[in-house]
Amino acid sequence: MEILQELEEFISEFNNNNDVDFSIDSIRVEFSKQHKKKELDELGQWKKLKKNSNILFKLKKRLIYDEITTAYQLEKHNIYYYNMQDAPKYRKAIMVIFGLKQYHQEPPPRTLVSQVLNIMKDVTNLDVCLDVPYQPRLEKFKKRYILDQYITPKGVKTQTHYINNPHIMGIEKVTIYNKGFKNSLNRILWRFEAKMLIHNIKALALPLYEFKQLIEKGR
DNA sequence: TCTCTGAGAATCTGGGGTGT
DNA sequence: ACACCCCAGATTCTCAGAGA
Repeated sequence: MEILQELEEFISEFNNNNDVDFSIDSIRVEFSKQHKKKELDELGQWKKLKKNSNILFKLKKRLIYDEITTAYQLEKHNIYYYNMQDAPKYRKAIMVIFGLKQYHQEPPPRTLVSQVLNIMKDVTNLDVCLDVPYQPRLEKFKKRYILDQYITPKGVKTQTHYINNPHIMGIEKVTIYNKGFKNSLNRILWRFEAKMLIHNIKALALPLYEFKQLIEKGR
């Protein structure tokens, strides 16, 4: 069975049984480019991002742990991969597919996402999100977790907050932000986003129930 | 036997530096 | 400003070994 379908079915089954509406927003895969580059090239044109492009800057902001060198974008889609500086140099890369769940613009085409994942044959981590029509009570989260407010490089305090260590196996961090404001949607919409690690794609397990419990603490 | 992965070598490339 | 060169950075080639 193909990977994207498998992930979606796993989540939708949980949704049906627990009366929620979790979605996948981003997918990341660490892979060896060496024997996959050729297949990836068949999907379309990968454009190298200029050293000072702001997309590259945004990508770098998202990933602190490994130093990123060059990044490539597939046509006009929110599908990128970038080379890591690990030894052996430039062999390993990270594929990032994002913006799969959004309202202000079209997500990357599903068939294309599916094709990319079939080449990857693996998923390293996922951003699973839930959008809610109310403003979460951040002060309630502050009682249980360490909540970090995101401050832009220019020093502007934003409405985005991180729970960096939510003490849930498989969840690295949770981001809470005002989606309605960020995408000028003209309605109250806040997003919870959990970065979930996948240890073994063949024995898929996601801490969705634990994530749901966390979200309910902020009502 | 076939497919996939890893390491080293060979080759290519883009952007910074230099000269006009 | 522009053309040219250089070379570290990046990619591709090739072969060998592991696993199914």
